Amino acid sequence: MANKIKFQREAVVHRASQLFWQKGFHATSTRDLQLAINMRPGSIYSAFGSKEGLYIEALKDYTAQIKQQITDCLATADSILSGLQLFVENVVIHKANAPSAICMLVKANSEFADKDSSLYQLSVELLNKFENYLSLLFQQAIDNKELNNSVPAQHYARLFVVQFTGLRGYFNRPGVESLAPAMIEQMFNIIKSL
Amino acid sequence: MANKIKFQREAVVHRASQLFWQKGFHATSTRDLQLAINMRPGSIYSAFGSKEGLYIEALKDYTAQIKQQITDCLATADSILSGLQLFVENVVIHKANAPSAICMLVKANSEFADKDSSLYQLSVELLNKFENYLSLLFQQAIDNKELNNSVPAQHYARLFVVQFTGLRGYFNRPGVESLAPAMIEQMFNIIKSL
DNA sequence: TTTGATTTTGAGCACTTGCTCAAGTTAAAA
DNA sequence: TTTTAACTTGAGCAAGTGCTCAAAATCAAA
Repeated sequence: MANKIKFQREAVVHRASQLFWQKGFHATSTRDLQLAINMRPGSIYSAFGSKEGLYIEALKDYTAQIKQQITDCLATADSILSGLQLFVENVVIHKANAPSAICMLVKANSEFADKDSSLYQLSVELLNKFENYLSLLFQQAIDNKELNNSVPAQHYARLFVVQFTGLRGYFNRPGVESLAPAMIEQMFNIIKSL
Repeated sequence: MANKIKFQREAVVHRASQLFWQKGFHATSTRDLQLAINMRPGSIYSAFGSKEGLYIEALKDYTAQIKQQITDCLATADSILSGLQLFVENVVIHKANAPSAICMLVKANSEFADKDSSLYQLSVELLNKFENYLSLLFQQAIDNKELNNSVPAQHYARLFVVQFTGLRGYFNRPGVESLAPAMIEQMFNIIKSL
């Protein structure tokens, strides 16, 4: 052994994640990153290999954060559906200090045009995992009789993802903030009436 | 007078639009553009001023194309709603040779993080115009008794935009193509049951 | 046929990009 | 205290970026 690593990997990945989320992969330069995470090129490249390597960790970190956020909401609420609604409200309404109104996974999936690129494929993989995780939650909601079982949990999860993505995209514009509560209410009414 | 302009402005803007739509603004280099539109830098910059200037024309051209596509669908169909559904089917299902599954306006709106940038503001302006155009169509649908008038046309337009954006985002992944018809059907059932 | 305003060309500039690597710094182990 | 493997630093490289401009090409009018 010899010298110890000085930077806190988790904190660094998180700060990189915030910047990538805000600006996207292509519009974020390595100079921007150096400034944001306070590391010199040599350290960055020895720790992460490449800009892409750092982005991969950042995107995975983002996904883990979202899941944690949902878990927290579910712990607060007294049903799966009200927990999910709390989560959507948190994300869509109280997004003031988030780097972007739009989900970083969705941004990634839309930014990487080349379907053979590993970053596009990673975005797909993480989106699918997220949808599968939602399916588990909706299965619980069905089991709890919060939702009727005429439709498989997977369908609920798909509908949730579509609505959620659409909503977040819609609120990435100025002047529509006041519509959010009613539109979220509508989103959950649609889910419940499936 | 003297020499005439040799390139066809409309065709050039269209080809630029396809490339920008596919790769996004930041990931499209001026060299890529030169190749795609077969013009030398001097001609491009004398005609469009800057990469941004060309992008602005490309995005406006894209918007005009979409409206034309809707108009065509409406002419084919025997109701506003079936025309809109035909349009959504065309866009979501038969997207094989489109540069991206995702609407270029939505991509633009998500790519430009700086809310002061003129490209972000242009994306917002065009999205709002598109929604207003849809409101007119939904007002006609209400007048035709295709939809009940318990809800203003604007609400239908908003719901349409959210669903449409969500759906297109969802189908920007491999392996879900077969779900499209049922999910589009579902989208219009949701709208009709509002 | 000549003229001359206009368009097209492409070499190349100033700057930014992702990234490297030799030199310097650090701290656990000997 | 000395050694030494590991980490950090930052000047700077090669390639790519958006863009300019002097020269060449073009073609309607004289």
